[in-house]
Amino acid sequence: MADAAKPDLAHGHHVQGHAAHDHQGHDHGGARAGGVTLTRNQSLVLGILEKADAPVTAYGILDALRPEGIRAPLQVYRALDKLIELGVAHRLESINAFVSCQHDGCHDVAGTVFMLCEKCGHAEEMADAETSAHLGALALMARFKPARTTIEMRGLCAACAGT
Amino acid sequence: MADAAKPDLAHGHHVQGHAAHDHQGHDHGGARAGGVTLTRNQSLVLGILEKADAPVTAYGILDALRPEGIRAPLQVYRALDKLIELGVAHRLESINAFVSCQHDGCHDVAGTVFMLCEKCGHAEEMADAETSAHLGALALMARFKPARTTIEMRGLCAACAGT
DNA sequence: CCCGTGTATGTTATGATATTACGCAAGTCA
DNA sequence: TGACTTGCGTAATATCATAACATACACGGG
Ligand SMILES: [Zn+2]
Ligand SMILES: [Zn+2]
Ligand SMILES: [Zn+2]
Ligand SMILES: [Zn+2]
Repeated sequence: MADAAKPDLAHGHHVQGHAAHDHQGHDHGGARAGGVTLTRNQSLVLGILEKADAPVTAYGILDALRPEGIRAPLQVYRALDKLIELGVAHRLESINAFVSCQHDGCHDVAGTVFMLCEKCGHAEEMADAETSAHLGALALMARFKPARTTIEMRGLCAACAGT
Repeated sequence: MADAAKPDLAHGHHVQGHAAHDHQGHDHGGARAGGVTLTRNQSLVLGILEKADAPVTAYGILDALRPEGIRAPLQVYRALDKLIELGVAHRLESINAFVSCQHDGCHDVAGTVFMLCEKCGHAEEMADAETSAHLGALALMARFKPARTTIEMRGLCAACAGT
């Protein structure tokens, strides 16, 4: 109880939802506005990612959300799966961590390039249509049908490289 | 004893070794020929990767090498680290697995693209200088100094897509 | 020859990341 | 109503990776 009117944390997240299946279970009263309204868990997880200034691991998210009642890894992983499917979060394969999308929701995920600083932990997300096109051509030549593409560069960011 | 002349397993792996530090500990009698001669563990691990037709996990390697006396994950991970450093093996970040290099040892690792079939498990390695150049330009614009670059596409290979 | 240094090894224990299996609750729709 | 879908909660387990410590061998200088 005390769920319909609880102004302290206001999980009012909603996204544009290119995968708009519409019905998505009980929504705990979030304000739906054209896009998909996130559930409480999804909104909590996205909130952590958005206010972090670096990628966060699933267990990092879990620890951050224990005060909110999140207790098991699965609750985090399930929310992450959904957020990634919606394009509002990304998984960084090379460091087993997650970030919120820095753009307006990545729908063409194939051209998303991440630059991960190994010193300060900063993750910069960029879209590069040309790289995307080249990889697409490469796949076409190999008759490969790509579903998900990961491009991650690890090194030093501008600040840490001192340039 | 019986170390200098032991023809039964003949771990005669040797690579071109762009990181030629020369002296690299006791080599169990491998035939060094200009490049770096691998140690027994390194040679065993590389052997598993080379004869596999798909990426292998570290624990898969471990299981495969138990008959040869390998017992602990660390023995495998250490060998893998060295093989990757030498450019004769690669780590596939998105599936936590390893493959032997399909080229003649990747020295410019930045342009290596992997196409991973999610149905049959096949991993195809390609070098794409153009993609590499684009990513390099992108990094330059962002003043980012890349150390390692991962490019992995997951989807369906030509055979599995039925094209 | 002895010894310091670098590299590889072997073993145990632990940490970090991710999934399976089960049951339940709530909304949608015929 | 009843089948179906989606999400939630919990416990247990699976999978992936590293820390810490001790030992062994090659090399080269003193
Ligand atoms: Zn994005
Ligand atoms: Zn940095
Ligand atoms: Zn290669
Ligand atoms: Zn296939």
